Amino acid sequence: MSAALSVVVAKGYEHSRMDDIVEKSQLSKGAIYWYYKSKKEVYLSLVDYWFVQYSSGVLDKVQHQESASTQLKALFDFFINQFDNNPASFKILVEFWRMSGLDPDFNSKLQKIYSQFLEYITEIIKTGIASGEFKKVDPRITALSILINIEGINWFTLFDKSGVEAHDYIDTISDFILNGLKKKSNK
Amino acid sequence: MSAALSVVVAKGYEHSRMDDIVEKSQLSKGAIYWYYKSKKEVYLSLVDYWFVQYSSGVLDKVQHQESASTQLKALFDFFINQFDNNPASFKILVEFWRMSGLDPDFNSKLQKIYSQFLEYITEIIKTGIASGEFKKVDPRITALSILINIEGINWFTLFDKSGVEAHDYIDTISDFILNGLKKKSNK
DNA sequence: TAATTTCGACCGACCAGTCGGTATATAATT
DNA sequence: AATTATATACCGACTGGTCGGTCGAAATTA
Repeated sequence: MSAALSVVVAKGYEHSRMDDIVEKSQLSKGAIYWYYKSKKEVYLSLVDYWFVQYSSGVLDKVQHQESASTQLKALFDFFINQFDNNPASFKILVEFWRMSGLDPDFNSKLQKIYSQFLEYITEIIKTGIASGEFKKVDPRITALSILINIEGINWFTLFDKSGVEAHDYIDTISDFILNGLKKKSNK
Repeated sequence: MSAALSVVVAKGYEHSRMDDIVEKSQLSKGAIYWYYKSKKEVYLSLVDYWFVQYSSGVLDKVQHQESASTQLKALFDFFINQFDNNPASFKILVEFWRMSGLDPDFNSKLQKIYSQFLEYITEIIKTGIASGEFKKVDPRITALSILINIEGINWFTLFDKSGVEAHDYIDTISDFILNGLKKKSNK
C-alpha cells in the first residue's frame, strides 16, 4: 500500500505501472496479484489505507474540545498539521477525485467516506446551534463549506501561491467561517 | 477542441484515445496530427480554449459593478451561472489540476491563468480596503480564499451532496466571506 | 506431502504516432 | 486557356512499443 501510494503520487493512476509497485514493494508481480486481483483493486484498497493512515486520527483530536467552535478550530488544525507533516497525503486527493468522476466504484467509496465526515461536521454545528453558541445556519451547507475548504488545502500541492502559505489560508478562511457562525453577542 | 473537451470529460486524459477525438471531430487522424503535433499538445491547447470559452466573460460582468462587494458578488454569480449552464466546464477542472501535478507544461499554463485571476481578485479587495468598504485584511490571502471556494464548485460535479445545491453552498460561503470583509459599521 | 505463497518470463490487446498517398487551390509556365 | 508546379489540407491502414494480467514452476510453511 505505501509503495502504491508513493507511485501514484509521483505518476498518477494510469502512468503508474504494476512493475513500479513491484519494484517499490520488493514483491513480485505474482505476489501482488495473489493479494489483489487487479490494478484497480490495488488502488481501491489504497483509498481505505489512505483514510485510515491520514484521517482517522481526527476524531480523537476534535472530541476532546469543549465548545463547538474550538472543535471546528481543532479540525482545521488537524488537517493543516497533516499537510505540513505529509503533503503527499493531500497530493493524492486530486487523483482520487478524478477517479471518482471516472469510475463508479471509486466514486461510491469516496462518497461514503466524505458523507461520513460531512455528517460528523454537521453534528458539531448542530451542537453549537443547540447550545446557543452559533447562529441558526443550515448545518449541512455550512458543514459542506468547511469540508470543501479543508480539501482546498490541496491547492498548495499544485501551484506556487507566491508567498501565501496553506497556514495563512486556513487561518483566514476559518476566521471568516467561525465569525460568521458565532452569535454577535460574543464580540 | 470541443470534441477533445467532450472526450476528456467523459474518459479523462489517458483513457481518451486520439481515435475518440477522430470520431467526435469528424476529422481524420492525419488531419489532427497536421494541426497538433501530439496528444499532449491537443490537451495543452484545450486549456486555452477552455479558459476563453468559459472564463473570459467574467471581466465584463464584474467591472460594471460599483462597489467592491457587489463586484465580488458578481464574481460568485458568474461562476455559479457557468456551473448551471455547463457543468462540464467545471468537470474538466480535476483533470487539469491533476495534469498540473504531473506535467510541468500543464502546471505552468494553469499557474499563469490562475495567477492572473488571483491578481484580479486581489485588486478588487484592495479597492474595497482603500475605499473604506472592507477591513484591512491581507488582500492576497483573501483573494486566494475566494478563488479556492469558486473552484470548490467542482465538488458538485463529483459527489452527490444529498440536497445541497452548488447554489446554496456559494450563497453561504460568499456571505461568510463578504461579512467577514465588510466593516461592521454597515450593520 | 499438501497447501500456501512467491516468482518472473511471457502473451496479447491496445493505441500514439507515422507515412505514403489523395484532393483542392493558387500560382507559374507554355 | 491549357498544362505544370508547389503548397496546403486531409486521409486511414499500419507498426512498434508498452503494460495489465497469466501461469507453470519454485520455494516456503504447516
